[in-house]
Amino acid sequence: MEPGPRSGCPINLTLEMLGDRWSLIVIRDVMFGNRRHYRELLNQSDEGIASNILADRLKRLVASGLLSRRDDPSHKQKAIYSLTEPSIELVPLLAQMGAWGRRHTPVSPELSIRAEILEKGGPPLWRAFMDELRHLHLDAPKPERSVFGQLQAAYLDAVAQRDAQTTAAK
Amino acid sequence: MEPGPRSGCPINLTLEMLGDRWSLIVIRDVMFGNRRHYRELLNQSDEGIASNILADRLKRLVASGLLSRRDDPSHKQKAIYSLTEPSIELVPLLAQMGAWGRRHTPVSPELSIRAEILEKGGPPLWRAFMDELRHLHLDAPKPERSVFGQLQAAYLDAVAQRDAQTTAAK
DNA sequence: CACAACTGCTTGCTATTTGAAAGCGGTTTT
DNA sequence: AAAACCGCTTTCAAATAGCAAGCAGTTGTG
Repeated sequence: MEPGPRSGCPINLTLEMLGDRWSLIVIRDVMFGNRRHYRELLNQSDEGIASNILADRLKRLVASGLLSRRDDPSHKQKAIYSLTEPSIELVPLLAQMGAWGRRHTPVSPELSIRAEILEKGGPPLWRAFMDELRHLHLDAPKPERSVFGQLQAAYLDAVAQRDAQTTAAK
Repeated sequence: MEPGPRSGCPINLTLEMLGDRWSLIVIRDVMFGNRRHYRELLNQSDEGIASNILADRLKRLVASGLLSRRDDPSHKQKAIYSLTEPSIELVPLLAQMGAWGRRHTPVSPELSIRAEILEKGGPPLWRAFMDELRHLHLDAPKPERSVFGQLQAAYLDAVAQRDAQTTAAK
């Protein structure tokens, strides 16, 4: 038997769903890295999530409606994980987390460029990004603007700059 | 030896500081409930935190600069815990958490009234609240407007309404 | 001045969670 | 035919969570 919620406070209930060290990492990778398969999430994880933990989190996130899982038509063993409307609406929360982290933790430049863009773009950019996520993960129409592409381009740019620096230094 | 950070991603680093089931609960109680003493945090906790967990979290939060601890001049054994500038800047994050929880979790009316006010007030209200927290916890001047009082009044009102309902129903 | 209540914790102790590593039956690619 | 890849599961050790009791010192009360 699972125990009921500790209290009806919205902050507490959000914490009970997402307040562990991995759930939001998985959602972040699906959202910003567009990782849709188990192996992608496992092998391309910056933080090195263990396979059993990933399996457990995927199960729990699907059970709580934050991810959906369906078969990949191109491969009998592959599953595709997608964001749902509730997890797409985590964009403002993740943007604030990124903004706070950028100010108060020792972030690396490449990995914080996306947070910087989201912070500077503010709610209008968040909404455009959410619209695009609805296109990529639900069956919403494709919006004109690609925030995802913009974020990805900026990230790749930052990586290239870092690597150029490293190459030049040797 | 404590291991280094898993990655330099701002979301990950924020999660490493606050991503557990209790840290943000403690900060929430200090911030919105103005609980400044260990016993207040322990006995008035809606979620029923255990004494050893509370002691551990207070230590860690002080060590990471999210709370400060000083002696209470009025009582030799009492300690006063205060928010710091970094934890005051968690207001937008907590507001977003409350807003998301209100939409996607089974919140109780009394406990979500504050989240509702913060959501409707938006960034201007958050800033006013943060100014007041700087007055209550740091030594900033007292601002004209009391968001804390407004939130508290609305909460007490909601509790009174709920109790009136209960009394009328019997 | 005796005594109860209160102060911020700590100390066992057990139950749950985390995590690394290896493995598994089946599918697809080479 | 063989190798690589698929989404996990299993095993076991280590870390963490959580309950209940207790503690030395301080303060309020009759």
